[in-house]
Amino acid sequence: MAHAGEDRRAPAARPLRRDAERNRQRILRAAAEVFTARGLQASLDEVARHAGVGVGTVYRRFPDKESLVEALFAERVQAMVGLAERALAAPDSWTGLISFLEDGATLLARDRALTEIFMYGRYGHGRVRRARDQMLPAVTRLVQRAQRDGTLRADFTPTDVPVIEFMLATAAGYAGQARPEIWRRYLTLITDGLRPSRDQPSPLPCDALSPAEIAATMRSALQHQPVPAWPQRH
Amino acid sequence: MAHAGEDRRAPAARPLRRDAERNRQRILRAAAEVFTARGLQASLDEVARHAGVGVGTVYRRFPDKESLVEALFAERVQAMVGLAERALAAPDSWTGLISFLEDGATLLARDRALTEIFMYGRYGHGRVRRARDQMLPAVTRLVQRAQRDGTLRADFTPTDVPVIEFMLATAAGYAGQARPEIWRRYLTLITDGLRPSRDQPSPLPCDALSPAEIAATMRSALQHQPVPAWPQRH
Amino acid sequence: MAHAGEDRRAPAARPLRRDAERNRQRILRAAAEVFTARGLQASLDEVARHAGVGVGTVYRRFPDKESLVEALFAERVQAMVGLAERALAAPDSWTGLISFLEDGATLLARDRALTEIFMYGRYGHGRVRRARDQMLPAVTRLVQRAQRDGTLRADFTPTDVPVIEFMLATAAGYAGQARPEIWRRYLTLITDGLRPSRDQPSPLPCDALSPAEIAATMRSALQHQPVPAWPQRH
Amino acid sequence: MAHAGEDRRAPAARPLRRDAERNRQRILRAAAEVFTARGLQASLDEVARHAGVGVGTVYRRFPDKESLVEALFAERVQAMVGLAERALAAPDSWTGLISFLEDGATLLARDRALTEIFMYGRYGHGRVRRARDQMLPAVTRLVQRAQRDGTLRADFTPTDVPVIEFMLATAAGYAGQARPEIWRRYLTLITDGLRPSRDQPSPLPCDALSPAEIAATMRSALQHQPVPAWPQRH
DNA sequence: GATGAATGAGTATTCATTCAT
DNA sequence: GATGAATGAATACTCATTCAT
Repeated sequence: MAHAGEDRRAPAARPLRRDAERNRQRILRAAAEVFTARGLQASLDEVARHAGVGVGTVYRRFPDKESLVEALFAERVQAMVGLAERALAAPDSWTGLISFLEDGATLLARDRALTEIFMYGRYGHGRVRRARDQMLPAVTRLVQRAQRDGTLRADFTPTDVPVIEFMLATAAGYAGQARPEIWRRYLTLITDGLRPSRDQPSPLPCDALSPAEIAATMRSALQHQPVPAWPQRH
Repeated sequence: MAHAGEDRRAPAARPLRRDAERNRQRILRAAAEVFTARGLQASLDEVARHAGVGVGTVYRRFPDKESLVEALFAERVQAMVGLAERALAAPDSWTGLISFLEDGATLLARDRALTEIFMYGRYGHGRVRRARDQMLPAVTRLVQRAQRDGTLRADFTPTDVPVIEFMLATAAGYAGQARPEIWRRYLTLITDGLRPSRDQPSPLPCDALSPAEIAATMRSALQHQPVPAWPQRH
Repeated sequence: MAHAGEDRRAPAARPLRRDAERNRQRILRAAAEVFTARGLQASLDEVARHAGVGVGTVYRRFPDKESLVEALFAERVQAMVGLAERALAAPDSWTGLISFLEDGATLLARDRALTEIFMYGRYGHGRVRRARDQMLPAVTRLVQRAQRDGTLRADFTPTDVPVIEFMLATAAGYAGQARPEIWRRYLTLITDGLRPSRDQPSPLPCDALSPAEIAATMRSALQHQPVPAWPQRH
Repeated sequence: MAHAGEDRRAPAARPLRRDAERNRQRILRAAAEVFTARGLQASLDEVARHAGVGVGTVYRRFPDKESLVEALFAERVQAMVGLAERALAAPDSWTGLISFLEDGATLLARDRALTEIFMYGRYGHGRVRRARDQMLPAVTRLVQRAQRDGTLRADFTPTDVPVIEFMLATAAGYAGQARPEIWRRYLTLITDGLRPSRDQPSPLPCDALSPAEIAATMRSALQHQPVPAWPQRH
């Protein structure tokens, strides 16, 4: 489960000394607060100060900013995976799916950094991708169950789920602190479109992203590709 | 239409010399490409290099980064206002609204910078705001007309329109270059939820943003609020 | 004695690590040399190069140029305050005053930066001002003592003292390295005019600056007042 | 009288076309105002704007900023030379000298740029030096006449005159706009020390600058000598 | 001749990252 | 292990100077 180079625990997966683990948690908590409030451009110095440790300690736990951000985000995607798994246990398949969307959006809302990661992908190749890879199977089961039950339109696709989550996060981010729960309004709008029982649901005009496309998309967002140069007409 | 202080043409509105105008366009085109590809954190040095001019030239035309971004963005928001106005001319009120959503999303999709401006508003306080201020009235007419005609659910609100646009842009941005059209899928989902004719439409769980809240949100995005300090438990 | 925000040592006043303190001194010494030789427009890059450290190190110790200049200058103004206080201990009141003028001019002479700060005050709003505020009272006691003793003409005013110091610094700066002690010549000329015993001393034609005027002067030096526009006669 | 390279009139000393000459005056007047108000760091763009011409025109008349500053200053030194010559015509030799000091200080006072030139000499090698060279002979006659008449102490030296002028300018510059005439106070103090009739005038402790030293001083102020490097002990 | 557009080296400042203590 | 000092490349912006129109 551990992957080399992500954080310093990796190579041997040896458990950290108690105080080291405490610091690690402290840093993650501080980073969550700082990045959430300020976005990802917050400096690691600020994170360290907020955590009450030196920058050096941050770098001891996380080889670079990327890794810290990843660890943070991976935990949340993990949390979402957990939500999806728990949603499978819901007695009603439709309710299970919807409450997963709700709970996921609740996690994303108010989290500026999370949205930045998803939308502008300067971070997030490593554990994030793998965490998400764990999520898709769970979501797939959730979706298939609902479709089997006939509570969800047939052309809905598991990869639609993360996209919808991000869209809701966008709404929440846009409304900001003032109205953090605004996304519920749009979730309702969307779920009203998800029922198969609706009269004449419009056919969806294009295929959902395939899991491979989601992976490819994330990868490409990270390359700092030079903007293709222009023919110089000087 | 021209507003003082936004770009150097403003005060006299005297037309630029031919070569200057050519370079201005070149810079604008380069900025569009660079910001679209890299987001607004791209440096003006990179814009200048891409345009094949010196940084000084960029600064001659646009007194600061903000102004350049504004000039770029203002044109596009203007374009969106234009779309809303044209949509009012559509014979069918429902079609008018939907095609505005489509056309707007088409403009936003693939344009990372545009979305950044709208969502995090680090830039865009002059012409951009004024342009946006023109948009809401137009959208309002569009929405009211559809509601008068009974083609749109009554609890939909004009401010929902920009939020939905950004959500679609998010979807597009997430799918990236691979599937720029993907947002159409989610627009369909949403519009299916907008019809009043639907059987038992779910009540929307909270009020839409008021115009004042949108304005406040934009303003607050700019404050560099200190992250509240933690009790240090060293 | 330490004032928050002036240099990074301030908040906790915790002593710097040995190497840091060494570098801090190195930077201060380099800054003194560079500013003295080149004036305050010298860049911090040059200071850093001269000190043999990276610019970042300079900025770690002093949050901005102002603070570095302040730290440098504050020490010297402090030194002058000390001189004034020591001069009060001189047995003869006249000698006390004169030797303060001498010692002060000795400090100012050859120090282009010091003079710039005093005269154009682009820097120096924190400790510098406070240090200067300490100087005037000390000088006042010096002047009043001499006047009580009848060794100083009665219409001389404490604020005349700094003005005279700057005049002497001007003379020194003008003569430059070639004749750094030239100011002594003009000090003699001036002090010959200060004795009350002189036959028919000319009445001084206008009042000295009030302390408030000195403060106002410094403040106004900072405003970037627009040059009033001209009637264009094209 | 014209010296190559100083301004574009030089090589042939051919009189400028009428409009060119008008522009030249306009620029000089604008430069005087701008530099006086803002100091020498004012940009030539601002000067041009204030004069109502393009920067190119400024550069056509004056090959670089230095030359413009020089031209400006040279005119004033010229004006001072004129004053010295006129002072020679005064019936009383003492009054002649003093009123020259007064009139000179009046010219210098309120002129931040002039003071900057003198004190920090980033400009002023060319015509300025020559103009001053014209001044010293005139001043010398003024001083010698007063000493011959016994109205001036014998150890006073012609080169003391410009130094005193700059000292007075310093006082004026320090007091700023608030009290432009403050220098009169210090002139009185100094002139009270200049009378030979005074009881026991103190001997002046060092020789005045020689004309050669003044010249050397100015020259050296202009070299951008690197601050001598330090032994690096890294 | 006049204009103002273009240039690019220079300035203050920030921040991810490395390394001596 | 923890700390925080040091580094330098990067970024927004300015301005003296040159040159095309």
